[in-house]
Amino acid sequence: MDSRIIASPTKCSSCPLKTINAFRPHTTNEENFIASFKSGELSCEPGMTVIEEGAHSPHLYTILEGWGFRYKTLEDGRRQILNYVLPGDMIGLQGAMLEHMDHSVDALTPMRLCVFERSRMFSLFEKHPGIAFDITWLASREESILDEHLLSVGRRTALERAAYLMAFLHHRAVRAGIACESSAFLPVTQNMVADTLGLSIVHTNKTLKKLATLQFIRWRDRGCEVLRPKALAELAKWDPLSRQERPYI
Amino acid sequence: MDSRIIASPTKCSSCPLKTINAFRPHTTNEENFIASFKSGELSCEPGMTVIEEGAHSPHLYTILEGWGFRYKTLEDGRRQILNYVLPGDMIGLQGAMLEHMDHSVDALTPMRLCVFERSRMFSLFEKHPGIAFDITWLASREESILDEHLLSVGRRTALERAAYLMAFLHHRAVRAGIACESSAFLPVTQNMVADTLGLSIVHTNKTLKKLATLQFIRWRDRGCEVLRPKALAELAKWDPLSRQERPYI
DNA sequence: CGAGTACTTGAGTCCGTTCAATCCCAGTGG
DNA sequence: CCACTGGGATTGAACGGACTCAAGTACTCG
Repeated sequence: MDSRIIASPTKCSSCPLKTINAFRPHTTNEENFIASFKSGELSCEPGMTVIEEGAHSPHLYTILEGWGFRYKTLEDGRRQILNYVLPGDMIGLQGAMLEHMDHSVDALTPMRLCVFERSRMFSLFEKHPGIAFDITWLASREESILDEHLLSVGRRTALERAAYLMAFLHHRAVRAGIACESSAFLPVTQNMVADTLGLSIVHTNKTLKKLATLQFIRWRDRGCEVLRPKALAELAKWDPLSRQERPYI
Repeated sequence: MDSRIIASPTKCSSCPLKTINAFRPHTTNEENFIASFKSGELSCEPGMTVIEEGAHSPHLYTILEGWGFRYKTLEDGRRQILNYVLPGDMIGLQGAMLEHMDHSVDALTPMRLCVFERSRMFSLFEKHPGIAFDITWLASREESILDEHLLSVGRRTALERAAYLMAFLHHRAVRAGIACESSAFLPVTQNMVADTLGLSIVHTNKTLKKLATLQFIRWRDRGCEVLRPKALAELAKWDPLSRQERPYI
């Protein structure tokens, strides 16, 4: 149940993210640089904390495989899940730019992560403006997602919020190449859904039951099967994110 | 009540932000580049929309003077305020990186903005990695703030939320050089506070009244006077942001 | 002086909470 | 093989925080 550095990491030339067509391919030049920037790989088991709030980790990561989530907690244990992380996402950027992490990241499923050295960030900006631009792109996209979540938690009803979350996660899973357009299995517990939506577990359960009665989702095997993503998005009054190709590092 | 391009903009050498000591000074080299990157100035009256959701503006801006706020709305008019913008903040970055803006920005007080051309962003990354790094720093900081807002709206009680917001805005005003440590005047209406906290106006009013009874704030002249910022932060269980010097563009 | 906006306040309702059981299932150990 | 354990899901009941509705005050501005 511990994380471990993988002895023989994948070569960038056979990076699993290369095969996902939502990602913009790297040029040879870019790939070579990223290969030199990569310092290793990390594997995590479900439930493990990859990054801890307050830490000033020397690393940042790109998800190669698996699901995780970012969250913050108050002193008394109240927890808010901020976003989910999927293959292609970068985590730990805040720790690299600011003084320390303001949130934690836990693994939801077994994960594999690509490790980079925070200390080399500035030289990346100097030597590869294109990749630096991509990192800023990713940061802007994260901000855009947080904006929508905030709108959701602040102004949508419980049912709309739940519908939004399921449609959102479906969309992200499709774009990360781990689900198909018509359905998806999301490895989340109702407890996590509650902590994402800002609701209690009890009311989350009752709300999800309504979505299940509508046949929009089905709950099984400790997770959520999304059956009608479009209907969910419509119910939530949510426009899915852009489908343009996105960069990854 | 209209925006207008200012005919004779301030020279960067006498930028009002230079005198605020929370900001890291530019080198001569940086200042010269920014001066060439700056394409003009814009002035806005209160209530004016500076940037509109969905737009793909050719500009991005740095606030030189005044308050504004970022927000999103649902089709039926429900509004969520995402964050406030103060001198030194950059707005429109999303429009520059992604396809279009996912939120709007309105002026709260008279504002003066420094205008940059979106089309020159990439060359900025190529020619001035240090400034590119600063832009990414600003984006990370915005993300960090949104994380805290999300925690607030999702998991804090109404009273904690209100206390957090007032402490947060006080902190930001101090850091932007427009308020002192012991108190501040915030030019926000209760309607805006409600739309920031995800509460109704009525309940926001009753909650603010409690903070006023505690003598933590006082409401007057269409705004909030923060009297005891530390007590507010403590009530909200909030650790103020870093006090390290921050960059600006 | 009328109109508009912001703020206040009370009353009643409802959405979402807490408390408290219960069920189901997977894993563990005797 | 089965009792025991623990996490997740489910349900009912009662409470309460936050909502809506509805008035009323205070102030600014034309």
